[in-house]
Amino acid sequence: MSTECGISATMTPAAKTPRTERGRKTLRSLLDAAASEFGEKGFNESSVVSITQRAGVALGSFYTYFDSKDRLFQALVRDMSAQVRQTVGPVMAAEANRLDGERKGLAEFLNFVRQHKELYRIIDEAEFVDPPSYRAHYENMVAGYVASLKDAAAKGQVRTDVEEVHAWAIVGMNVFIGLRYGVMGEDRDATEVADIVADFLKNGLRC
Amino acid sequence: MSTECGISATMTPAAKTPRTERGRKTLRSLLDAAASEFGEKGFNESSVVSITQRAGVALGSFYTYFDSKDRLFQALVRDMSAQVRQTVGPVMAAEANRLDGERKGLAEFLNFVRQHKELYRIIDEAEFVDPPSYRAHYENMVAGYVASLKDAAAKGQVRTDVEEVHAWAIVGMNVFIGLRYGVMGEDRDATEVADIVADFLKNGLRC
DNA sequence: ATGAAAGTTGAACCAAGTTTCAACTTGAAC
DNA sequence: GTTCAAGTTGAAACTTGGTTCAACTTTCAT
Repeated sequence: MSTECGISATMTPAAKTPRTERGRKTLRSLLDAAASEFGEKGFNESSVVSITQRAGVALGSFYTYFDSKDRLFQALVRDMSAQVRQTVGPVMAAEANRLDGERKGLAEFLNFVRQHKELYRIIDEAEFVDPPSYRAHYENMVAGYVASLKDAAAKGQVRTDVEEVHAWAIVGMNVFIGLRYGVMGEDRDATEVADIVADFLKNGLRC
Repeated sequence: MSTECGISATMTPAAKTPRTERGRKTLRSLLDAAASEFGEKGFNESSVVSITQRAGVALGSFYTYFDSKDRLFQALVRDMSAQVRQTVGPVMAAEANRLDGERKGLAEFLNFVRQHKELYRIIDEAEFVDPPSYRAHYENMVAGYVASLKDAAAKGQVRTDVEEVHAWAIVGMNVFIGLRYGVMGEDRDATEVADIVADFLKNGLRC
């Protein structure tokens, strides 16, 4: 799997690659403007005209880089999905203990979300605009969890019967914690929240 | 709080109440057709024309009952949100032990989702089409959890430090379990999944 | 029966926004 | 300093689909 950063690095380019520096700048402006616009208004309410205006670029230029509004959205989803993985992944992996990794990872994720409030709206809306990318986003995440949990189980750090069901549960947990304490409000300290969740994850509800 | 079943029972009617039996039938057809259409295609791709066709009703009749496509969607979200609560709530409440309630409730929820695949797309899209209803849907759910968890804590059934953070985590867990094992695929037995999750919820990841 | 209120109908109107295109710039290679 | 590919421009063509409306039908209380 390609884990490159840049704009393309995916099977179907979605965006036409620019050949010069000037072109690269324009494409970047377009993507940034799109992230804000889609994040604020959602897909329908966002217009190509408005996006090009934000980007300070002529309407026609848009079609130099994207075949359609849909394709732009697609490019954006893949971009953000990769960004999350690249930000949180390393932080988690740095811890020797899986449970510590979870705690540190969630704290990092919360901070990321707070700096990128548009993330949720864009990923969520992909369910309609680009279903394959939507599924892929979560399935990739879950696959990663299953692997690392099995690994931790082998090391005796967590229960031995962990499986896919647990992974989906944990991902759901993190997503909703991010929604509430990242997007909806920042009324709680990120590390404090991460501590509570990590403890809950370890010990469950039992008294 | 009004917990009536019917079509209205909410502050802003969203749908104009019909005065005759004939009218009630038409409104019902419209709502059912809309649920399928929105569930299959999402809000943008759905058209009022197509919905009225499914419902076997003339285009103009639509505007007898709804002021706009948005209002129809709003009515639908509230309708489905209430349906979930009325289906799962009683099942959970029937159990004496909170953890058993959780297990039974999740199983029931999974079955509901399997019979109403459109639920997720409609609720999720409310984030864009009708944000207040979206927030309300989850905040109501969480508020319910906080109350019943505190209650269970008082009875010594769960840890005493439960709070909002735990409630959001649990709701997220359930939502994602429903997404994967209700909507995406039915490749696992609903009760089996509910058992695994309930056990996880009780004991956490610890060995 | 009869008249008024409720409900139905679909062609036509209209706004919004996506996409196309042919003329125009830019900048770097030779 | 010429050339040419890459990039830019925005007016206009084109689509789509939500909403309106005035004529028509059904229902039901009196």
